[in-house]
Amino acid sequence: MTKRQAILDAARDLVVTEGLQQITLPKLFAKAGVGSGTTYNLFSGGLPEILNALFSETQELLDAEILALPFQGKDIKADLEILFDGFLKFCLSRSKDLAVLLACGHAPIIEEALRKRTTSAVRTFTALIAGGQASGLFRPLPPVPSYLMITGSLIALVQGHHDGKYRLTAKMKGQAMEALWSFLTSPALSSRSASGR
Amino acid sequence: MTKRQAILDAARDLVVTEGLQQITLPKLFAKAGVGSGTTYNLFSGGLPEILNALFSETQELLDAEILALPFQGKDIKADLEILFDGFLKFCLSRSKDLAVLLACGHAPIIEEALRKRTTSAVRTFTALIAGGQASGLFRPLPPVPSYLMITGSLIALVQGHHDGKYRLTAKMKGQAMEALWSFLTSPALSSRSASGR
Amino acid sequence: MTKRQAILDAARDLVVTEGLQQITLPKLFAKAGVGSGTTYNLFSGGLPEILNALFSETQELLDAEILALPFQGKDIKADLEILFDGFLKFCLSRSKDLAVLLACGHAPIIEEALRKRTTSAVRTFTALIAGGQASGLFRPLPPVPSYLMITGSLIALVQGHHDGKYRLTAKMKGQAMEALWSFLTSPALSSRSASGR
Amino acid sequence: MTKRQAILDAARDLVVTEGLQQITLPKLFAKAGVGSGTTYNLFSGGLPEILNALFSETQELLDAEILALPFQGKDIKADLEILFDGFLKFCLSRSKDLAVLLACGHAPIIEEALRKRTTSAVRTFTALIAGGQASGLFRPLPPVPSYLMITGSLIALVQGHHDGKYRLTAKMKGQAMEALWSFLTSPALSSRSASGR
DNA sequence: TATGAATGAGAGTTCATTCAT
DNA sequence: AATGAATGAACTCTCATTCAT
Repeated sequence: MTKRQAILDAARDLVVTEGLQQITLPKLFAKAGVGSGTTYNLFSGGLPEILNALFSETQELLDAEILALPFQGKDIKADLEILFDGFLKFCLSRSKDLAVLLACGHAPIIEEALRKRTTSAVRTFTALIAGGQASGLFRPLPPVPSYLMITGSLIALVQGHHDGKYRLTAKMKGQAMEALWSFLTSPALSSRSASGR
Repeated sequence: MTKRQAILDAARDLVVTEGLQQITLPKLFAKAGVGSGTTYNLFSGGLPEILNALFSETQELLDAEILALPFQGKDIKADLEILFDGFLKFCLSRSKDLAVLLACGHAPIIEEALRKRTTSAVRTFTALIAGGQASGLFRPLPPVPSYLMITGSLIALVQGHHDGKYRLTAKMKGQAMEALWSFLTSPALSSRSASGR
Repeated sequence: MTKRQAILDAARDLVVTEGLQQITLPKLFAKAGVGSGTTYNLFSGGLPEILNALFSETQELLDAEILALPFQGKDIKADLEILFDGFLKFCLSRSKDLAVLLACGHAPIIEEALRKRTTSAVRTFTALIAGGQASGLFRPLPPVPSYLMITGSLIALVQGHHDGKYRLTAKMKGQAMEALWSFLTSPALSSRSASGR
Repeated sequence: MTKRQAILDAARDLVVTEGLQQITLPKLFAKAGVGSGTTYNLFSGGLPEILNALFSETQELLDAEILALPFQGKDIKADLEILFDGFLKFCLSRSKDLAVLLACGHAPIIEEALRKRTTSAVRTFTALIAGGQASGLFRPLPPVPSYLMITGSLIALVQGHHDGKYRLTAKMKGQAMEALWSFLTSPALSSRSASGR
């Protein structure tokens, strides 16, 4: 493993175990097994650069996972379920990475451009929603708030699971998916869709 | 204004403007117009105690606002709309307080017992949801994940607004409310309710 | 008890329990049950003035005890034994006061004039020794080093007792007195005196 | 010279010039010509660790000097004179080190185990005294109080000199040695020994 | 007279950062 | 490329001291 990766891994662990606030370079050096000088050779910007690199890398990880999902492009509901499922899978299997995304997502130490950039994952989400609206299937709540509310609720769902408030079972996941589908679809069609299944 | 309040106000401002990470006592003294020693007379635990007090105070503010809402206790949908509306009003009108709740809600500097305590606001939310399920009106997604997803999506909605991604209009609010209602209600009834309006 | 005395008593206790270095005014206020303002009303010079007053008071205590001893003025040996005995009694019965004298005796916080002043106790000691030398009974080691060595050894004797290195019994005291008598008397006479008993 | 030694030297100077109480790290940094961080790299325990190290080092210095004395092992009086002489020489030539030993010997900042440990110097002293008693030459005052009284008086002798109360001449030294010899020897033998010279 | 809230100077300590090795 | 000893700025915290009550 490269020193660079050792540093990023240590940073990720520290974000998870100690929180963004408590990270200091000495802790990082110790955890990464790397000298302080080396760190500055690799990340001349110090801690901010390290955390930005970590955040960016993690964003890309999520992006890659969302892009790799086997969307069909025909049935919106099926595609949405694939997306929700993929997103949940990422959140559940890569809890450290999720913690990084959440901790850094509103932290001033991360450059705003990075925090607010429109990733492929975001595009995928909003495109699907926009598609649903274009076909008249979805209620006309604009795509961006729609996307934010959906992901906000999914993340909250996972956090409750991670916080030990409940176990996120397959059944609960199914119910949540259905609820979100109802959230998205326009009322009239929603009943049709429900009856049509 | 008491010194104590001046310190908490300054802390709130700093959480908003600089973020939890960047708060230091010197900044706090300067902003509060208070000597360093005074801070320790009032908050012997230093910064952690100040932030815990701020968080607790803010929790209670939200609590009071939710408790003061004019629930009817008859029509669940009406009560939920009162609740959603009250929650959104708090989030929008007291954006600093919301920022405090969000920033501190997952920060290790805040005692876990405080962060995870079940406030009246939480109880109100979950009681309403549980009531809807008991009457068979709501889908059987358990109250806790249900509550978390709802509030997660509402907060995300407000954050999008604060981040300047869109303007949260009354119309958008109405649409979001409808969507969340659909999220909650069981599919068959949902269509009935919708048609009944 | 007056506030002034409460402060001095607390200071004495702190010298004993914490050592001169660790005394701070907050500790003193707490132990004396006195407000900080009161302390400055009584001792405008702060801690130094308090400690100087304590040291001076303690010196005077020893002085009074030494002055009150029932010297006969005839038999030097008898008088010396009274003196040694009185000094040891003071050291043993008033261990806190002894601790104060020892701790402050070389501390720069005590004014040099006070630390080095010639007290009645000193005068009594040196006068006795000078008398012994004048009569040819004592060896010609000058009175001041003689006095310092004698008291140095007596204090060391008591400290060993207080430190738990041994129990200072009456017998040990008698042996030490005899040894110090031999220390003082000129060799030839010493043997005579010993045989003359 | 190493940074570590520079710090210890500065600490020694400060003990002498300002007294144990007045030492602060800023003074130490300035005098040692060392950055504040360096101090904590070398002595992570801060001032207490520095002073403990200084005290320990100084104890060892005295120990080494006492151990190096050319004892014959035959004539107790000769050996004692070598010891007294060596001890006085140390006290006089290394007055800073003596000041450190005296200042730290009863200071709570120094770990008790260190202050009270039985050094080679102590063992040498008590062994000589015990030897004298075993041969019946010395009076039966136990070795520990005997040792404490002897060293107590020697230190007092030197302190009087350092305090400017008198000049410790060779003659005075000789007289003090004789007096201490009388202090130690049992009365009958003392006269013999004295006449036998 | 007695108080203790308020103060800011200054102590101890940690940190990000540099640079000779 | 990798290191960690050295640094001093900046932080947390405590203290002596004041002064309105």
